[in-house]
Amino acid sequence: MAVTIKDVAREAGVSVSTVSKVINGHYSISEATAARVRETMRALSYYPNASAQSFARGATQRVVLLTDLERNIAFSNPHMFEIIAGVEEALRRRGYALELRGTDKTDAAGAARDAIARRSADALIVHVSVMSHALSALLTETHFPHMVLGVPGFDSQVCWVDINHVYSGVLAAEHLVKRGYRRIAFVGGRDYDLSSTNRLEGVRRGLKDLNCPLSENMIWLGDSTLADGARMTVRLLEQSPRPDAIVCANNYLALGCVSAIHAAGLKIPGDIGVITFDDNPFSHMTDPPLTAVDIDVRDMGNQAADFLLGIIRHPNKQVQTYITTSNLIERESTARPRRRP
Amino acid sequence: MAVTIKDVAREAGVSVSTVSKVINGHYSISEATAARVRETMRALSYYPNASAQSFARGATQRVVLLTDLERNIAFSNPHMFEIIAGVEEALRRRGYALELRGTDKTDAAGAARDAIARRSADALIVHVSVMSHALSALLTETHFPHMVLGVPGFDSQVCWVDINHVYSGVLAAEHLVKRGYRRIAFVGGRDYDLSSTNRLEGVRRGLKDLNCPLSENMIWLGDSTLADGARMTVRLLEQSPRPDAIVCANNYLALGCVSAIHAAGLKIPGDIGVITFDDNPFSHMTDPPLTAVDIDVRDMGNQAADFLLGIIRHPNKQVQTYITTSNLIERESTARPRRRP
DNA sequence: CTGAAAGCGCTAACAT
DNA sequence: ATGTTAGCGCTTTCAG
Repeated sequence: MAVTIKDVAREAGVSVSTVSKVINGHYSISEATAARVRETMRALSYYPNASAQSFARGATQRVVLLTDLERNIAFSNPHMFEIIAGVEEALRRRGYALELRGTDKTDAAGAARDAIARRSADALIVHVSVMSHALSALLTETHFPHMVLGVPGFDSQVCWVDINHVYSGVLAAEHLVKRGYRRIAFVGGRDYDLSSTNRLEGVRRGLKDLNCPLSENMIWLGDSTLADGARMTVRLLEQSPRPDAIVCANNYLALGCVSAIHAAGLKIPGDIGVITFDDNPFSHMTDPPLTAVDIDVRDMGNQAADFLLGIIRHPNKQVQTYITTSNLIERESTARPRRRP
Repeated sequence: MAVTIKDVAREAGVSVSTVSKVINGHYSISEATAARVRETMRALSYYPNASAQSFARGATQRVVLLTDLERNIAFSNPHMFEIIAGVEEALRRRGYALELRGTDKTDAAGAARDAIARRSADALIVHVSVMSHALSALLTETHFPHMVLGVPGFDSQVCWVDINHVYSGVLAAEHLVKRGYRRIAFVGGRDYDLSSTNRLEGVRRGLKDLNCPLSENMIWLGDSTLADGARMTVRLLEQSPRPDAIVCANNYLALGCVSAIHAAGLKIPGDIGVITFDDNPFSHMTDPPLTAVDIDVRDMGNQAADFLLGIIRHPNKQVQTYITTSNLIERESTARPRRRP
């Protein structure tokens, strides 16, 4: 058998409760005995049994994260994993562990109910991709500590964190105008792609506030693929006057956009500026490297975890919240405005 | 307080051990009482306390996965997360949970020792990125059930699974030759990029076996970026005779390669064929879509988990193993061989 | 500041 | 086929 708290107690000549208090840093133990006990623990290579601690404490020091882990998800949505990595990082820093649990939208509520009822975690993190009315109801009714990653697409009382894509769009607009671009165009995803839609909304709003409104014929929406990005860019370049800058809703579109511009024999940023969102996966690999409004998703994960730990400690503080941490990474693709005619 | 096994026992008019046996599907319980107990559990909304079960059983039904979760890892290495998703999937199917724990190479051995000593998991999965001699020694000395994802870069007795990149290279070579390509070139990553190096080795071997050896001046290595992919392709196209097919070690290189071919005014696959590895993230988004030797990393995760569960059950069966599941996804980029002169 | 002792909820020998 | 019961290793009152 492994060495237990009893062995340590006997060896150190104290009671098990004293050892326990030393383990948990209880104030009432004198430094002298604490030191002796610690020494004994080291000498015996004692490590508290995690299951026994969870059981006795009635707390697991663990949070379960529910999300869609369907095939190819890591390639289609690396964002989500970067958030998860951020969550894990912040959790670990405070002594909590992260359990990853894949589910689909229909099973998520059941999985959550199970985790709550069985007390397999002290809190739940739910990715919007598996959020449902049933799950929302469960979380609010049980008052179980939770955090939803992304805003639920429906009315709900759950706690959530999200990225302010609209604000990111504003940042992009402001940057372009500041650099002297005036005839700005937008190449985006379909209207069900909320990040694209919100980014467009932000660009629109930002430009309007700077008295440089985005004209509707400068907006093209399509699939988020290289091919569609190129196709839409070709259309834009045919217009006259031609746009002097293009905002691409994501990296895929941006890549198609850049290649179409090159194919047309135009120079970036001399003839036309290009800006995109997310500094991944290849905004920095193109020629020239692209200016990007970066979304710090890792930070979003950190924040989500920190909020959650706060809720665990103060269960009444159920806050609904919204965070944003986009910031501009300026590169060559918007470095020089075209000279005005 | 929540409802416990005692409540169920009392309500169903049986002993707690009977309820326990029903929970665990013990054979000795008659179907009649089992049904009655199950009914009572449902009526009382009883769910066994997970911590208590872990504690009493002395098993957690959980495995800890140790890996590097540094910033931007999800973007730079989506592969790893796809494997993790595969691991989780297989684990969950057998009633096991996955705990994700980030660490760096120097801390990994400590984290592992901690998990083992505290019994916070029944097994350990370690990603090669954090593998060290110390960790290797720990795993072999403790005989703790484990599985390393990827082959350790040094001599070691640990269990590991990996992808057969060499075989993938052979597949690529065979496909190209079958399609009539003869002057085959390779565009790869630096020599420390093991997947690229192994793929090259496979291509070399495959071509040799088909009496169509890869000539050394047809091999270019560089950074795995669009820019370097394009640069190396330009060099290849300058050679005479020009290659009639190019094998790209990864998607980034392939994308640069494709754009360089287009820029040179050549047609794919008419003038030159292109094949790459991994069907992600954009081999299918290019024009034309690329033939790819796909590495089923999700499946690798599945296998790793299944092996591990086998080891948990039969701790003496410590097998070292190697798996491969690459298969060809044929698309337009290798559809038509250039006519021989 | 330290110790005694009562659980935490469940499992698994063992007895019947 | 079912019940009795002794733990599992730790935390946490409560006494002293």
